[in-house]
Amino acid sequence: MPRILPEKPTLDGLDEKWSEVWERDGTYRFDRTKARSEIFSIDTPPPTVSGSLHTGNMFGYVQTDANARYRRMSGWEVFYPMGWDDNGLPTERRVQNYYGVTCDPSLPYEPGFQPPDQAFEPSKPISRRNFIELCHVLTAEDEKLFEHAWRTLGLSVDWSHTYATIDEHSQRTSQQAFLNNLARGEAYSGEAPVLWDIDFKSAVAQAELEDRERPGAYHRVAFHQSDGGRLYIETSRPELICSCVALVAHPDDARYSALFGTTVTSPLFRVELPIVAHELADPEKGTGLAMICTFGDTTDVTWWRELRLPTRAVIEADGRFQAETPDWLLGEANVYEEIAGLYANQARTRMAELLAESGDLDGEPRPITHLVKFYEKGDRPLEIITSRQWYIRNGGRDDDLRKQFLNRGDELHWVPDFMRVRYRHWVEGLNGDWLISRQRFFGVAIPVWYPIREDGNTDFEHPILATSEQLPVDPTSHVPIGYDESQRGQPGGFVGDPDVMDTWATSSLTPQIAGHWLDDADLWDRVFPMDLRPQGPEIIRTWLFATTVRAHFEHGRLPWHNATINGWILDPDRKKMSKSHGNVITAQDLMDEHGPEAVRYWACNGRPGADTAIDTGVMKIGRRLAIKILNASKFALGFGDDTAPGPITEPLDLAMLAGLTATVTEATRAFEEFDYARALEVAERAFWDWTDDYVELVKVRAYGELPGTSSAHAALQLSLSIFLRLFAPFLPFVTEEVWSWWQEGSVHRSSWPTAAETGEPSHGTAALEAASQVLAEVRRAKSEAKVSMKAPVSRLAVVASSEFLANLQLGLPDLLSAAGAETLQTSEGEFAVEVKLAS
RNA sequence: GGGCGUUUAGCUCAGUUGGCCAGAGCGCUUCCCUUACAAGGAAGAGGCCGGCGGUUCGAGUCCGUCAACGCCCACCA
Repeated sequence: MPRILPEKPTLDGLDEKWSEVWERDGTYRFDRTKARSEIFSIDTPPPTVSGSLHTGNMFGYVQTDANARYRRMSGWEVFYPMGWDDNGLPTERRVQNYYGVTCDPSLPYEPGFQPPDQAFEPSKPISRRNFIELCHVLTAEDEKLFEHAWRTLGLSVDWSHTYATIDEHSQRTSQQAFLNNLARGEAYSGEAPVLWDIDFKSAVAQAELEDRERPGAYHRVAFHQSDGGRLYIETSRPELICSCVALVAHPDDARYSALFGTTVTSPLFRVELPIVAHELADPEKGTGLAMICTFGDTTDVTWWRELRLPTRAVIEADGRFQAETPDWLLGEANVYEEIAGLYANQARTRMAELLAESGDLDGEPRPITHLVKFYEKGDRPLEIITSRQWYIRNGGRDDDLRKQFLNRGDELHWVPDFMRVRYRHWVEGLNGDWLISRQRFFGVAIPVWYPIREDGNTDFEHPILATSEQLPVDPTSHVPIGYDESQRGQPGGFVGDPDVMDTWATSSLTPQIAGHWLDDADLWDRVFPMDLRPQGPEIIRTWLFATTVRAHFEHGRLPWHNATINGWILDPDRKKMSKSHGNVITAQDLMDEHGPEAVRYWACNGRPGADTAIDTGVMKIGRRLAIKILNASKFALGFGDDTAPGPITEPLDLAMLAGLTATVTEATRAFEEFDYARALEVAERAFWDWTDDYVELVKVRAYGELPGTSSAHAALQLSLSIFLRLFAPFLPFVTEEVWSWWQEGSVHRSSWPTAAETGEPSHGTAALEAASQVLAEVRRAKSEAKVSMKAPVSRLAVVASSEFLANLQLGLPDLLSAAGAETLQTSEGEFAVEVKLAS
């Protein structure tokens, strides 16, 4: 093949040029005729599509791509699909802001509704169906942008295998898996107190919680005994006194033990309340006596459940105190009216005032800072509200099942290994089953209906299940078999479950979705269980664990063999990047400024699992490396069109190749352990040594001015070929560009270099090392004399061991030519180099 | 309150089973327009390897302890 070397090689435009070629040639297309034993399958994280690609997101994907490219080159057929996680709240919120709309399920569908060019101001309520249509429109646009960004970055994804967690196939998979869970008793519904976001008006799961520090205040409040005595409690939520069902103290607390079984009345409301004992009551906290409300926090739920207390809920789904005075407060009118309709924080202020007026508040509220539970995407503290929800068992209330999931975590190969601890701690700390239902719109529907009894009440205990043939199904618009639409909502008819599933309930099935578990058994058998799950550390508790749960139930095994967990991305000041800090740098910004290969280089310099700061300095080094590859390649290939290079015979050439053998062995070993960073490091170090020393030493010979020219040409070509392949996983564009100058096909489908290519390793590297060491001394002398590196040397003398001198002789002509010396004087002794410069 | 991780040159980081007289790049200083590369090259100056205490012939590497930073978890009345 004729070589076409550019006059002035450049990185500009390589990303566009080669991503088009790769798409055209199907370079990364998965060959599904391969056997399972030849396939390496990757359960790629489907990123949340949200407008712009977060740098932290991109970081892990590049690392995975390097691993994927290595596997592909070392002979595996890589199954590397890509998904988009587009269902769920992030999309709904983005649609609300982007178009200025809100979803009001009570509105009728408006056919032909067009998304506005500018967001409505104020926001426009639209029907559920219109809202969902907008979600589809916007996610489709976002997904195009994301695909473009990934292609620019050079991910070797097979773009013919993509999915979205809201597409029909994903919905069908998700609903079928749910129905299977239900049939086996792994999913169930029930009415219980749940953590509730009052803005999204939806239940949230334990995995979606985060604690935030909030200012609060302890109010010391008096409850009244029948003999006129007062018992004080301290509470940060005095507004919940109206929902109080008991006071509680520790069973061993001598201050209160005599009072167990007696009653008090609440301040203002004068509701009679028992004093009960429970070991969760902490004598150290406050007065040692606490009020139990339904529900102020999760401890209240525990007390309520274990002590079988009544339910006196007052906060509604929108976070306001209910408008009607609750019946247990009737008879003490007026007080409740003061807080009816208020939000919790408003009611708190009002209650404090009222308690102060009545004399039930002892002293001023004492300001504190405490941790409050929030939905991770929410803005206001969670409330606890009783409602009917769907759950999947996860071991949170079943020790035997918990143990099974702990064992699954132990089975998995974690990279880095310490990440397994996070999984273990999460599973050990679960305190309830996985709540999967959400009172939202843009998600996979829960595929059940409920019969309505003749008395008009809904029978939640006997759901009507969708059949497999009906899937995907939307119970709010589709009709169960045996019914017709006219029976919807009628006595004797049915009603569809209005809820959707949590996004994790679907994204926990990415192996099943990408591998087409339901509709392509042939593919499924070739890719499952997946070989690799790469992901971020923050979603071990959600995505990784949930996926383990689903595969354990459905297939009785782990969904993958290996999990690689990438580190956090910190901003240049080593702070975690987040929108609230306003320090987010998008991946596109970085690629525009530094080029995709520089960004890739930086990402691959981050060790597996190590937190890494954004460092444009490292990106600049990556860019310099890419340019160096171009220029060095131009030199190495600039000697005619040797299609069949001659034998490599010269000692220096053989020594260089022996060194490369060690490099290849080390890089391969590192990649086998998913340590892309180590592989890059060893390749890079070898490459710079090669350009600085070996190439300088053989330059004159390569030009044909010394014997052994064809050996030099052959060695340059072979070593260049190996370097290109070593760098291909990291710098896919520049390596492909150079490969195209002189090779057929793609470097990314060439084979990973092996020690066998560099011949017998017995030559050793000593000849090259000796020559390099002396050359370094010559350079030092010239540098200190402040003369050009080309300045001639009038006398070059080396004192060294006989072994060293013998090795030096092997590369003598090359050394003299590179040093600019005529002859070499040698003698045995302590190592020393004498360099005299001419004139 | 518990757990995990990190702490090595001004900066970003390597340092694999203990042998180092401690490495790289950036930055800094000096020099070199050299026919692969001036968006380059050569050389140089920078560190009691977070503190303290152990084990050992020998510790950046192992053990204990403390501190700072980051993350995760916790029943936050």
